[in-house]
Amino acid sequence: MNDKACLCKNIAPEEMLSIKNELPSSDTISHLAEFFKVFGDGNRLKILYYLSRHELCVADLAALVDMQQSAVSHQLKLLRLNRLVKLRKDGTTVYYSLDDSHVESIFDLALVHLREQR
Amino acid sequence: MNDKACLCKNIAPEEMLSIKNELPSSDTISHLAEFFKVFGDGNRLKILYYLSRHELCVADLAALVDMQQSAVSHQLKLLRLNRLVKLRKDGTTVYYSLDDSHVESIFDLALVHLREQR
DNA sequence: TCGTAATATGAATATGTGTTCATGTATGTG
DNA sequence: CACATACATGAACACATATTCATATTACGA
Repeated sequence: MNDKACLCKNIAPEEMLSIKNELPSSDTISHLAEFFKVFGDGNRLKILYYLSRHELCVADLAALVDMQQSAVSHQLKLLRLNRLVKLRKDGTTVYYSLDDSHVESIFDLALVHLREQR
Repeated sequence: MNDKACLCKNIAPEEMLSIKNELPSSDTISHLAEFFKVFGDGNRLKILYYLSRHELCVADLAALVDMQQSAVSHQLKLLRLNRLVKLRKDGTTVYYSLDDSHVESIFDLALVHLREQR
């Protein structure tokens, strides 16, 4: 915006600027968006749900979510990059589990929103 | 999954089934995913931030977020469909504001996650 | 060491998403 | 009524994303 005041005159120019200046950094905003994007897919939500209930190997996850093993691996990688799940290896099998205590709180809040508004 | 037990033998078949049966309905999961998807875009996050600070008209939002009016309108429609913002008309100008008390709590939780994990 | 099992990875493809551009609609004003 | 203003909408395009398929990697056992 080119520093001109509010077009609608329902907000004081100084307030307009102060609001603009308090916008979180573009880095913070990108991180936030990336974080939420991870939750924006049903299959990933199912994976997170199952892992919130029990540590599971890739094959079992694939069976539960009804996806191919490869697809599950791809999604688990994304979840790992976002530090939402962690892994433990035992021989050739890899066990995944949740690596974030906030996941369930975030789910709960979202569910409250959905319940109240629909 | 075709009702066969866990492939990895680290989880009892009955537990496997009970976990599977307690998966939220596919409707709930779709709604959740759609909801989070809305937050998965930086421009929408900025719009939500600004609206959390002040009721604003479309033109001012466009100036603040540095988007074209048309793009802002499209995003506002999406936010409206997800009941995150509401509008108030006054002549030809349309004022938008937040329509959800949970938005800021969800932001806060996500920020906590980011702060702890990076 | 050879083969097998479990998982990971890369390329390709299909589908989804955000923006732009052009235009439509509604409201106010001379 | 003609015109301007503020916003909404539809189609098209560019780009991102999820899945699939084929193959690589890693660890184990005979």
